[in-house]
Amino acid sequence: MARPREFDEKTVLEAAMNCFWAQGFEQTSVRDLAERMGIASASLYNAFGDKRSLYRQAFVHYLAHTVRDRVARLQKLRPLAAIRTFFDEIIERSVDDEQRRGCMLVNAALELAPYDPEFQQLVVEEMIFIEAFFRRCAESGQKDGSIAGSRPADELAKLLLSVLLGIRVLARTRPQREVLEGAANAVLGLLGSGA
Amino acid sequence: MARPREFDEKTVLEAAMNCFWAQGFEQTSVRDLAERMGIASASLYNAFGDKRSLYRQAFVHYLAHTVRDRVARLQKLRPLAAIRTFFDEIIERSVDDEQRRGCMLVNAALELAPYDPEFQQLVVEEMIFIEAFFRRCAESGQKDGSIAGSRPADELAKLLLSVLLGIRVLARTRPQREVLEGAANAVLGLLGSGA
DNA sequence: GGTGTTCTAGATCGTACGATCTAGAATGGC
DNA sequence: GCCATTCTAGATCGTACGATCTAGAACACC
Repeated sequence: MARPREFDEKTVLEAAMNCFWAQGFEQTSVRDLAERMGIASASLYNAFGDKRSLYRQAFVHYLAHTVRDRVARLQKLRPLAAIRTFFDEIIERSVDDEQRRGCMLVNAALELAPYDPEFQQLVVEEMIFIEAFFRRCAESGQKDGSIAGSRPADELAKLLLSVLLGIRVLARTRPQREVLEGAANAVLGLLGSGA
Repeated sequence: MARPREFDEKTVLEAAMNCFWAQGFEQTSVRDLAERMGIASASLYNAFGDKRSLYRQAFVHYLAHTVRDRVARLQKLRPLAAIRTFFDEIIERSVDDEQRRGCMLVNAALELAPYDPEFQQLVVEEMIFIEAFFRRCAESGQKDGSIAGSRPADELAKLLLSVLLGIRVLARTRPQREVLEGAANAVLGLLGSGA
């Protein structure tokens, strides 16, 4: 055929992801991206299309390697422990997040989804995926008695999703552990107190 | 003295607020602002300083006329009713929000606060203000037995703040009433079930 | 080893931005 | 009525943006 790429697509896509994650879509220029990815802008356009398309690919990569991985790993645990660990990991990530990048899903939900139908769909699908995980936890926890049965499981799932998103917003401006853990402890305590 | 202003400062500030609220800081150009405010850009700079300063004034105006007003109005109610009404009003606003503007506090928390110390302080102060309102509700509700005493009031306040922020994020991409009400019903149900 | 294709680096395109300047109109104090 | 001051509209400044183009280097195929 012809001359092969000189860079590894996955490596530079992760560099782009970190760029967009930390700075958002608008605040990241193509020049920033090219520099951080270590390639020329022509190569960037060649390999990933325009800036929006690169963001989409970086975003999908993020979702696959954070949200999906976490859910796959945690759904083997017992219901309450799965939820507890989910929040513990999020809080740990948030406290360690010195760049204040927050969660790229939440960032995309606020910056792009309201104006861009394609990103809206991506974000909604992912939120429904997380909600479904919480619902499965709630259902099996109610079955074995470890989770309060006073509210239907699908309501509890929506509550847990809201708390998760809220913690991610809080963490972006007030990343103190006590704040985030307070919210998580309260919802987990209330969930379990019906046992 | 000299020639007086031809526009009403409050009126044009509200126009600027609506602009920033719907489009965010970066996505709103000074030309957009001048057009929507009905004044020339020179007048804008004259009266409000630069773009960032105008945003700050619009944001402070927003906080005073939404968050502060709501808290002042609702803290006369009984604890659980105050919390319930708070969420009901937020949900109503979110469902009616055809422009998907969401909450300007949450928008600022994600767009500006992570990079701008002045806005971080404004956002943190406002979140602490809301949290304090929820804590007062939780404390007096626990005293009169209407709110579960199984978790400390300050944890419950942090939980309610998280759910509030989470609902605002959800509403920006998935503004269906059932989703938002599910989360609110769950947390209110769990809060009250200890009575 | 020639040929065609795809890569790279860097210059460059048109556009939109935030901010300022110019010129002149409008007003209050005297 | 005059002057100092502050207003208005619109042109314009320099800069940064996303995207593309130009030139040439590097490789696979035959």
